[in-house]
Amino acid sequence: MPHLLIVDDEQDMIDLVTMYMENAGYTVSSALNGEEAETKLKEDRPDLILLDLMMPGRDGFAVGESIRSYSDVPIIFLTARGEEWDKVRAFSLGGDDYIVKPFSPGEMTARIQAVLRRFGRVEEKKEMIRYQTLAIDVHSRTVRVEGSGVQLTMKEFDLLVLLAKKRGRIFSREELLEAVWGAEYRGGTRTVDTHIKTLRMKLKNEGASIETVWGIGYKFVDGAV
Amino acid sequence: MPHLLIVDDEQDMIDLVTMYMENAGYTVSSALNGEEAETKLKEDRPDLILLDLMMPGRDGFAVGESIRSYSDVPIIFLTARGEEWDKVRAFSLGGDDYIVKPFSPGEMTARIQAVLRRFGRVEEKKEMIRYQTLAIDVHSRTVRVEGSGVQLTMKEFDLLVLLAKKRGRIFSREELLEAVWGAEYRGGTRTVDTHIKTLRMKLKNEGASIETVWGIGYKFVDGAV
DNA sequence: AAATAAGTGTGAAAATTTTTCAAAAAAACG
DNA sequence: CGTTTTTTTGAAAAATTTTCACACTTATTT
Repeated sequence: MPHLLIVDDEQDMIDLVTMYMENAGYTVSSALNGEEAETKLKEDRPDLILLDLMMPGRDGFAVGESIRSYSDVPIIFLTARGEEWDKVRAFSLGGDDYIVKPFSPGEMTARIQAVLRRFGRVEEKKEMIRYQTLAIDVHSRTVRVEGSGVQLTMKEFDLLVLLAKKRGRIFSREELLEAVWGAEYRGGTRTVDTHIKTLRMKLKNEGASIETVWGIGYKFVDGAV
Repeated sequence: MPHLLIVDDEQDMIDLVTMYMENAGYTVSSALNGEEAETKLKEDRPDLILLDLMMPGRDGFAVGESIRSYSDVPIIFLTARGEEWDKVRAFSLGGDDYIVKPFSPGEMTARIQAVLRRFGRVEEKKEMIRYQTLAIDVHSRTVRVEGSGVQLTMKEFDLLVLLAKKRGRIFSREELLEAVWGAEYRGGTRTVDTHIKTLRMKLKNEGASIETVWGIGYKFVDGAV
């Protein structure tokens, strides 16, 4: 899970952003000024820095320049509209980013994720598969449809993930059996049908996303809807 | 190959963008207003939506919000400079994008590619066969005519692919039977005729592309003629 | 040019195949 | 053991494929 360092001279802002970010699943350090920021950078080795531009003493831009001289940790500047716009923009060309206050939690996490991805620092914290109201968390093996959790058995879950991961691809029953049940399975292919049936039923409206390809097998519908 | 949905109240703009995009190798549906857009979204399952911001009735932003409530299809807003800038920006944080009119074909295709890549919609090696408004995805076994999906049975699909892959080549009924039905088929050749009939019907206007070669068999018209 | 023969289009029904569904049996798990 | 999950099974339902009869078109022969 990525770790963030928040640098701002206002404790209130730090608290707010910390709350936002911990809620989004990040761990957070903070610093009230440039010196403390550089110390924490060395100690906590954050994956990304959120750096306020307007600070007494060395301003955010100076701190950023200093950090850049020895570290390539990505920086997102927090700035009020109209503040030192050009300098931030110039800096951001290096691959960093900036967020204009006031900002929403959603905006902030989106920007952070984008920057982390760009910097290759995000070791996919969650492997999620989404389609309409269907959300599959591959690692925790949980599924939600229309916001509410759905209880799937192991075979059902594996089947769903296999199909949903490769939308549009058609799987024959034999392929599904080999992938989910294993090569040494020796039973009828009708077993697949039964599991598809229960899956469709449990997925309620989204069950229609699993389509029968007549004479061939099954597929999870392609397309963005 | 990705499929696009263009939403704009001006037919001229739709025609222009359609020409651009078909030239770039995309297939295109269009809608003149929000309602039509959402219908087409469900029917044609585009990979990306190009959505004009300035429309009478529900404006593009409202349409986008509505779509976002149930679909995560990427949206690119088309906007004139100065129009509702902030709203578009806010929306774009979700991973969508916007293009400011007037735009060049190059800019538009670049943006589309970027968004599709970001959304992981840039498919791996899709084998597509195209002819006029007919688009065949060989692997997912889906067919579109004039932008809307067409449901084919297995034999119909195999027949179509065989013919369309070798445009201009004439296949006898015996050849078609052997290739699609298999060598061990023992039935009348009139079966082919029946399937050709349903194919032509399902392909609507493009059905005329399958021509009868009197006394010999069938062929898919050659584009060069 | 008319008559004839052969080939093709079409709609409906029959035959066939495949899938779905529900319920029971078997297996796995604690 | 009792419970949950998985598999098997057979009949119903759905979809596809094939056949067939007749109308129509094209080519050939008279």
